[in-house]
Amino acid sequence: MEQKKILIADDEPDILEILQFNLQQEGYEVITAPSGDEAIQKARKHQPDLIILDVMMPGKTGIEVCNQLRHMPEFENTLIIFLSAMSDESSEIKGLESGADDYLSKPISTRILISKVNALFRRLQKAPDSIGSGDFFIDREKYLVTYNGKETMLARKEFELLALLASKPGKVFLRNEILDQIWGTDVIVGDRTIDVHIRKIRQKLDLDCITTVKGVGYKLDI
Amino acid sequence: MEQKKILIADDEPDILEILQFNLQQEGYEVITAPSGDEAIQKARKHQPDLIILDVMMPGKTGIEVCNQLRHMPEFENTLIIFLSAMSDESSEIKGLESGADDYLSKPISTRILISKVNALFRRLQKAPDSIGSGDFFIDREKYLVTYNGKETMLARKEFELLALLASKPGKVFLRNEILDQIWGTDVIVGDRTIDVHIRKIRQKLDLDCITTVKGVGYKLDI
DNA sequence: TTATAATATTATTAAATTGTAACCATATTA
DNA sequence: TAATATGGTTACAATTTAATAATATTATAA
Repeated sequence: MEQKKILIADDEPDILEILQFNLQQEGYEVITAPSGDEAIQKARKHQPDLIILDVMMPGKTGIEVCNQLRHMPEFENTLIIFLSAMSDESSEIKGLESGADDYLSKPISTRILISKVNALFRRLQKAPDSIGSGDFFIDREKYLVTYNGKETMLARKEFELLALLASKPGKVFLRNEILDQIWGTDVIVGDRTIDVHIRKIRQKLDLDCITTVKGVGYKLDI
Repeated sequence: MEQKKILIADDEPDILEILQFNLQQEGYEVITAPSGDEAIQKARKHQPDLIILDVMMPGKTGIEVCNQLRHMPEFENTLIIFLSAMSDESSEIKGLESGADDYLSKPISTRILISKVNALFRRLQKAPDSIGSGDFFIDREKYLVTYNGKETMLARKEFELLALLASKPGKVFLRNEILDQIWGTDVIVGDRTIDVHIRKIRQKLDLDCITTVKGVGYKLDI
């Protein structure tokens, strides 16, 4: 991975700006979000390597956002840091136990934040890297897939489905998991809907690397 | 790795004792050292998974110890946390940049320390969810069995059955036990069903390590 | 060694699951 | 507005999986 992407969610524009500036200086690509809901949206769109969440935000709190993200397979392993105005002990513990990697109390020294961010990435680098994705690229901005040197446009649902499978190549995604991620828990769609979308993807991409695991789900083999 | 080993180095016996007690409560194995030099000695002797270093110690400071450890290949990847009485910013940055994974300022809440320790280990052991040893691996996430360097996909029932046997290699699973686990208590299947599945697994994997124990059940020898 | 019980093997059938094409309502774009 | 693309449904075909039945083989005790 060339340049690391960091998503920052905070409702205070000043803090967003200061952190953004400093992290960009350090060589990171920075995306910002002013609320918890937008944070989740942008996370799905940009697939950041690290997410910095303010705990106190209007609407969803950072902890709620963290919990929600951790339940999506694509963000299971993403680094998450909390920022909080409260240096309340139980809140910090709650934050860490919701699956975050660190918890910083305001006022925050940007230099310390940067050191911590660097330390987290340093540690992550040492973890075994997952499978190389060969000649398979997904451009989430353009809804464009490149495979075998061929660029293909997919419809939104098709793209999201493929992107989900590609977020963990090799992992088998259960049909339920796919429904939850792409359609959401409250939408109910027919039994054959996933199949039909899978079929369209295979067709459009001339793709032989989506494997069906009967009775379980689908996976992407790259 | 069953029980994680933690080495704590601090010159204040009280702190050593408190931390040792709390981390042991949490299920960790704890080794203590009253000085930097002893910390290095004990680290080499016990090969801990995490080292907690007080910054201010007579003789070698924690930062010196960390630097020294990080230059030894065997501790290149070991988790290191600093404890410090100073909440001095530049000292914290220096600590993190010397290769530590975290930096906590005293007074330290033991509950927060434990949460941080847990968070670090959680991040570290994001290893693939697989069981087995030697050249036999079962990856539940990928629904894949690797044996003799060959990757094989099994049907669901076959996979579940093999995964069950592999969950305790060497243990003999009674036919009843297998039926309960794979088919559930209320489903009734014929007498030969298990055999047939076992056969398919042996066939597909070219596997000679499922042993039949006549009159009892089956086991997996790895 | 033989009788017997238990398991292995094979073929067959039933059931579950997925693939596919055609179709329609709706949203999007020209 | 017409033309087109999307997202979803349905009915049915195709495939795979799971269970059974019938028969062969093996292990074990008498």
